[in-house]
Amino acid sequence: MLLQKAQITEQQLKTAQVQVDRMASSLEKSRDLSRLIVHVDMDAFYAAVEMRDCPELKDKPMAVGSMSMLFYSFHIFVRAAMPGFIAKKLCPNLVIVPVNFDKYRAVSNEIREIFADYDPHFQPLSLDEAYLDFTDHVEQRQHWPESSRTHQYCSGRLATGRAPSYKNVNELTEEQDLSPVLFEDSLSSSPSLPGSRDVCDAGAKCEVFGTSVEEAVREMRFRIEQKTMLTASAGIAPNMMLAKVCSDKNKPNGQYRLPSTREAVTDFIQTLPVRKVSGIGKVSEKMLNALDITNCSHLGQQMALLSLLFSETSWHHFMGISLGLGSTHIPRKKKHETFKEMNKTEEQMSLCRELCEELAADLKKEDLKLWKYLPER
DNA sequence: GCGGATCAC
DNA sequence: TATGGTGATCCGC
Repeated sequence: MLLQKAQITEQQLKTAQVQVDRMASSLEKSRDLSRLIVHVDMDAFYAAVEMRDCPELKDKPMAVGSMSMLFYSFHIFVRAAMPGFIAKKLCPNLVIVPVNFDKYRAVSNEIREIFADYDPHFQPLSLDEAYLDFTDHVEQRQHWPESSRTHQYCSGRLATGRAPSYKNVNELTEEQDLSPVLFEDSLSSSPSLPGSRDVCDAGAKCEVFGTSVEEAVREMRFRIEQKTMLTASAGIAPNMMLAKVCSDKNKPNGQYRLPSTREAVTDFIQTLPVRKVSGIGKVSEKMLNALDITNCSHLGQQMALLSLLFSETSWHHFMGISLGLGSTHIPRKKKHETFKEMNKTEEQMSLCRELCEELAADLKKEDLKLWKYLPER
């Protein structure tokens, strides 16, 4: 690529620059700042779940995974995607907790129920993160009475139940009795806001949330923490690309809002390292670094060059990033995904498929794959 | 259309 | 002892 670069003439660069500028201004016209996109991400999900269910782990260096592969770790020398046996050499005291996907899935279903209250069409990316469109919720929320924005501290959880032991962590429905203070400021996010009340509903402690997006997102994170005893971080921005970057900004247990103005977006992009953008991985980063591009302002400055060196889809992608553009509407879930979220088991789903295939055969329309549409019927 | 590379979790 | 499993997209052939 550097050889190719050396052969590019001034003239080529100039004509490329004209094309790039024309494209940039046409993209600029299509910029949509009207949406409120939120990216939510649970903090160190697997490790946090295991620590919640086994508080003795809290004081020990721990990781989740196996001797072959670690998924999450809090340890300073030990990182996710590191083989466990190497981690053990670096940190002999490391406790490696085996993964328990069924449990993470169960917790995931709990948080998704909350997501659905803010955006029924939210898009899960994995068990612990999702994109939500808060635009409609925030608009409706303006007319909501305070009572609809009031949520209780789930103190009952702390008072009842018995101490979990390491052996019963598989019993998902069991009440836990220990508070999971995984992060210093975990439970002190906002003890008494102006207007918040100490009591409601038979003396239970409550918190009242405002009508802004920030307050709505804070409320959602509060509800997640009360329901699961786990914390989440969130990013609020006018599109998905930016929201994802923002959710990382105040992690753990925090949120960051990028205001919906062109100026705020372009300022934000200037100092953003290219590697932070979803879709730019190890290899792309290296290639860009070789062209002296490390952050997104360089990306914009070198766009003419990039348009000559990379494929069309690649440099169009870079172009979008350098202007702070991204998807402003979250793709609707496919019908069969909605069905899965209704907690249907695989057996139930395959039974439905069979039934549909029979039906389709009857109709002589086998190729329609009707099972996809079954949830509605 | 398919396999390899890249990327994400 | 030992370095994952899966799905998506893009690209070149």
